[in-house]
Amino acid sequence: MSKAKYDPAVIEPRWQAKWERDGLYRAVDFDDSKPKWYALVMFPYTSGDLHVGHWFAYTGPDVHARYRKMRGYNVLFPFGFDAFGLPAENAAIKSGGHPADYTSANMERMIVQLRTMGAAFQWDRKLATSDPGYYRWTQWLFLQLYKKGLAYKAKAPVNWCPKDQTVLANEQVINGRCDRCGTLVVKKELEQWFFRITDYAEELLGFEGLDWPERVVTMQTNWIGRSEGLEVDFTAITRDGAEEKMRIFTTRSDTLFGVTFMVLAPEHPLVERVTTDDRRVEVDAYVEVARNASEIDRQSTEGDKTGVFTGGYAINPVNGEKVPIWVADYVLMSYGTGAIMAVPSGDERDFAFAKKFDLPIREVVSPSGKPSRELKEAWTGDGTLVNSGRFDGLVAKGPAIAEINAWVKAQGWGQPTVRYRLRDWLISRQRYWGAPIPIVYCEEHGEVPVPESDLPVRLPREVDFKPTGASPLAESDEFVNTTCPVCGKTARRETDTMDTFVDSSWYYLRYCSPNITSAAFDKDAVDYWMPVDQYMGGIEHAILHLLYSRFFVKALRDVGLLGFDEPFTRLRNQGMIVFGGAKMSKSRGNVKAPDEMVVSHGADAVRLYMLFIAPWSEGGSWYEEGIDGTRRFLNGVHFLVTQTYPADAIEDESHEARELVRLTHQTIRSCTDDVEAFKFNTYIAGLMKLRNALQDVHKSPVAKTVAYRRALDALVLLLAPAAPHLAEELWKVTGHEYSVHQQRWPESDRALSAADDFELVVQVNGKVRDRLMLPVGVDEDHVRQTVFGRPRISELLDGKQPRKVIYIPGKIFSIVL
RNA sequence: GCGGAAGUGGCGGAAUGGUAUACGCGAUGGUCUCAAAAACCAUUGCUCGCAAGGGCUUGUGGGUUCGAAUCCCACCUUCCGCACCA
Repeated sequence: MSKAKYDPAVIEPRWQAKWERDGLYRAVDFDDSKPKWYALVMFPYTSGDLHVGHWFAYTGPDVHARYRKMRGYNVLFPFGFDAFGLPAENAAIKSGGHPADYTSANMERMIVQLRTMGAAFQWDRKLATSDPGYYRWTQWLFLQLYKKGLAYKAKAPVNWCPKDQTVLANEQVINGRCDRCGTLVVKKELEQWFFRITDYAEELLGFEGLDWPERVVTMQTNWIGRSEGLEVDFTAITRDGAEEKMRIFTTRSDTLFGVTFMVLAPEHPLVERVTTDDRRVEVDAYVEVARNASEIDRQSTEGDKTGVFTGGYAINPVNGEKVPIWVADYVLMSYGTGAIMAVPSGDERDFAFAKKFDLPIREVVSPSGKPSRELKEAWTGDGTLVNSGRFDGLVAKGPAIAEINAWVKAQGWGQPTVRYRLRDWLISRQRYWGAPIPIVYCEEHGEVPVPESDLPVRLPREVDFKPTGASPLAESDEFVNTTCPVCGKTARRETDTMDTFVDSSWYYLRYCSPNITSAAFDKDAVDYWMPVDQYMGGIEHAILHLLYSRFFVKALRDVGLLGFDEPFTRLRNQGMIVFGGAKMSKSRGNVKAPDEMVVSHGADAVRLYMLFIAPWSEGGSWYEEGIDGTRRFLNGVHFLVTQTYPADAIEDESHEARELVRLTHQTIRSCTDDVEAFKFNTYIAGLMKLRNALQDVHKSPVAKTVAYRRALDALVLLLAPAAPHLAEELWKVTGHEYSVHQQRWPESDRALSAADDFELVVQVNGKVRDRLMLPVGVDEDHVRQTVFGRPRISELLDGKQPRKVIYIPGKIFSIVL
């Protein structure tokens, strides 16, 4: 047996090379002898190299995937790079290089890092979204959506980031600022490409059968923002006396009789037609200010409402009343119909507006059932209808809404409807580093899709890619000038590129058959591997990437390419590692790289430390010193296995030996539960505890027993997912067959992990006063006698009779005086 | 403002109704050494006490219970999400 010192610098590269040669981690397509397990980590952007945050994110999943393999699964655990897009392009511009060179250099560096980490990623399946062999199929998928009517071009008010010089999707605007650079976003009216995600709004609300964090489900549900209500047509009277429909949406149709004014969004087309001459100047000025204000400016007016009277009026169909029409920016053109009925008595915003501009307020829902004398605030709670004609006395909300909706519908004034906050996904970008949108414009035939046989539409390399606001590709004559696929005459290419999130919406499908050149993915491989059994990544993708991917799967299903509804069955989010109280980022300069620690302590020690530093799902703060602890632990395991492993062990039934067997099985159980539950920190703590117990007895006779040898074997097997190199080395040193990673995960035996005796805690008036050892299964009478016979207890009782006695077998004996 | 999560030693954290502080870091003392580092051994929540032993302690204040970090109520703090969505 080797007596060599533990030297990770020697054993780690050696085993990594062997595993690679043997294809140890290769996933076998269509292996029906085992259950399949598709484990997926969110692939990284190529905007820098990996820091400890990445390692923290990936180490847990790596352990989990290795554990699944030991549990007998055929595991797919691929890796790739989200190489296109703003993050990489901006980083490249900053470094002065070409995005293509910059990203490929980063990818190479990251692969080296991940290899030294000993990750079980399957490199034969690696992909990069900027590879023409990949984006060819991104373009192809775009064309499938286009043919199905799910991709379209339209002029619409869009979010524009002045710093990144491109449009952004709604989902990429956070509090009115650009998701990437934090710059205030402005609205522009532009012709852009969209995906019709709103067609799937209802279906995207269904999460049945998905094991996802509640948080993420809530966030997506809120983002989609379903609300049921009633569309009602009021009659607006235009300034030249004509009547025109003014459609509004309300979720509180039971308050229709409380309407005292109407409000239009500043962008609403009707504003122009209802504004009277004497109000013209003021209204135009207000609309102009609102149009130019950024989202954040408009939001900052919250609580202090602004608006102007148009001079026009509308007629409420339910009671024939004529009410004034106002313009105010608290009504958004992007939601509902851009026009509202205002009921100040039942809506806080309308109430504030009415108070400010001295508009009438009429109560229609009374909590007491009788009209109230004075209204100090809007009442949004339950109550009974008043001042509502024939509907007086109905219970507000549910019952009244049902009655009034039916009546309004019967009268032909409107109909019940469902509205969503979700907008269509804006996918075109005026940037260089992305997949070109495969569309050609011909003077005669207009918008023409590029024939599939002509894909990919290649991204030219020699282009001035600095952002200017116009698409950089428009500057390249070679790119722009082409011929019409229909008539062959000269035509121009679309010069916008696709949002990075399009690339990442289908990469998990590509992993199933990453090298296929005849299709985006092999149908059989996708049928075998999909859906992803476990998806792991950061919470920052709760809406964007996850919602888009769900949409993609549903859309491709309807195109006929997929036979399932959801991409990711189980989702787990890791927490964040912060340093100096802030998220690690290059711009803050607080990025910690793991590479030096690998050199000084070995990859296994770093891996263990990543698992041990904080609960995986919570994250925590970075501190460097703890790495010594995991290295000491590995040194200790190496010492015990190489120096004290009893090759010729003896059977022994001593108490000490039985205790060791018990601890071994308890550890197997707790480690199994912890890995299953992504509680990697307590998994490592459990291994340390077992090592400590072995350390305590390694010089005693127990160290010669079968129990001791089995404990060491179990320790090595349980350690294998976390410290793969050392475990492999020790597995070999102890004479076992290669590879430890192909062994079965140990099983815990309940009978063996059960103890012979237990410590009973005796409480008197809730305080611990005594402890005693008792055999398991002892009967209660015996326990009573023993406890009351203890000198400490009788002293405390002092002859008094206990008022109450509670005995929880195996745990506690509680005496109340 | 609304919604959610969290608050435990000097530090990272464990324990989800039954021995609070597992596991690790750090610290203190010791062994080894000319010395230091490493390694190993011991101690380590606070506090009173020579000791035996006692008291206190999971953000704060109340409650339920034989028993509460854990359940309930109110409040404080931090983080996250949403934020005029009609």
